[in-house]
Amino acid sequence: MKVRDVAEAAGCSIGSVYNEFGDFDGLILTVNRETVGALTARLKAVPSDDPLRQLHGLADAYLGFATEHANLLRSLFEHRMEDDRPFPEDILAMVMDAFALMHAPLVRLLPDRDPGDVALLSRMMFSAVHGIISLGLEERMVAVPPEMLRERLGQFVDTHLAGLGVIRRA
Amino acid sequence: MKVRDVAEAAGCSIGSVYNEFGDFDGLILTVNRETVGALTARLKAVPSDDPLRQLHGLADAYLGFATEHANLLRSLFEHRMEDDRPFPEDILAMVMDAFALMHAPLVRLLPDRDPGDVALLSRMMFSAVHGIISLGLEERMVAVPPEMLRERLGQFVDTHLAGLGVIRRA
DNA sequence: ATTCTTCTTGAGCAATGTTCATTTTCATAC
DNA sequence: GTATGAAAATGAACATTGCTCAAGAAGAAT
Repeated sequence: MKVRDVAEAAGCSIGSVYNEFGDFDGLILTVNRETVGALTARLKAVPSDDPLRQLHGLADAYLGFATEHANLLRSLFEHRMEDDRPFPEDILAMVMDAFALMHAPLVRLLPDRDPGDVALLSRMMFSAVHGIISLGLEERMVAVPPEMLRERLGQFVDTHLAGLGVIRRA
Repeated sequence: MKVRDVAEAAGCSIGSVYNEFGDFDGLILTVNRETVGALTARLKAVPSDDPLRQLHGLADAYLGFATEHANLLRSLFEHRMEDDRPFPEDILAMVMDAFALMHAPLVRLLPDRDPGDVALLSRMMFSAVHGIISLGLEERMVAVPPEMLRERLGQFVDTHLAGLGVIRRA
């Protein structure tokens, strides 16, 4: 993404882009907000009646979104602000909202465990799934090939839930 | 990293940097080669007598390296080549060498499973650990806080191995 | 000493984020 | 309808940075 390209696409001058977004970071962050919104909408569409099916559905939805919008997700997770400016509060809040969708079913599956513990477990699980998907779609390094990603991701969730004692080993 | 800074640090001209490394990508890749080498050395230092302890040791070593050299690892995993040039074969081979260290103990722990299956399992596990660590050290988004990373990473490995039926649930 | 090869240099180019004085637009007042 | 002032839009110009290449320096061979 280049400021000049944005200006041309919008049919305005370079200066107007800066009036609207402040600087390049502002431009990126605007895109990232959009990305989190779209991702959240997609995750919210996953049925929440059965927590186990929901977890699988969420992982699958995340994979789908990552597949279709690899660049957007990379921007969201890899973009670094200039001058060590802090990451914007509002985007963080939006991400937490999306994350709550993944946290809830795990809470239902582990009702007896310490809530703080489950919070960390769900963060671990999200980070793990994110790593598997992002490396897998990268298609380089030691990753799971994309064509197997969907099936393997389901297995991974099952294996981990089995390790947590939520379900039996297949 | 800037070409001009490298030239100054090396006490030579800008042109000489280009003679030596070709272009900016070449510069980055040289650093990345160094990074993989250092990481491999560190992983090789993990005792391999007990596969279970080895897996924990490898995860811990990876965390240690990532903590001390966060920027180098980011460069290795996030750098994109210009013009969609292919990722260099030799670096890929180096990474595979490092990865073999993580693959071996899992093979020992799962002697009866299909080797191709175990290969994918170890790739999954590496990607998961990588995701947990890289997001965790990022300290933004939905990540595991760095101060808990070490302990939680150990738990994660145990949980996953339990799910695979290698060890019992704690 | 001469010639040829190889290496080194850094001025200059191109791309791109950024600024800001100037111009244009537009609402309000009379 | 004109004047006035605020607000917005503009794009020329600047700074940074990756990159090129003609010219020069250094070295090898005869």
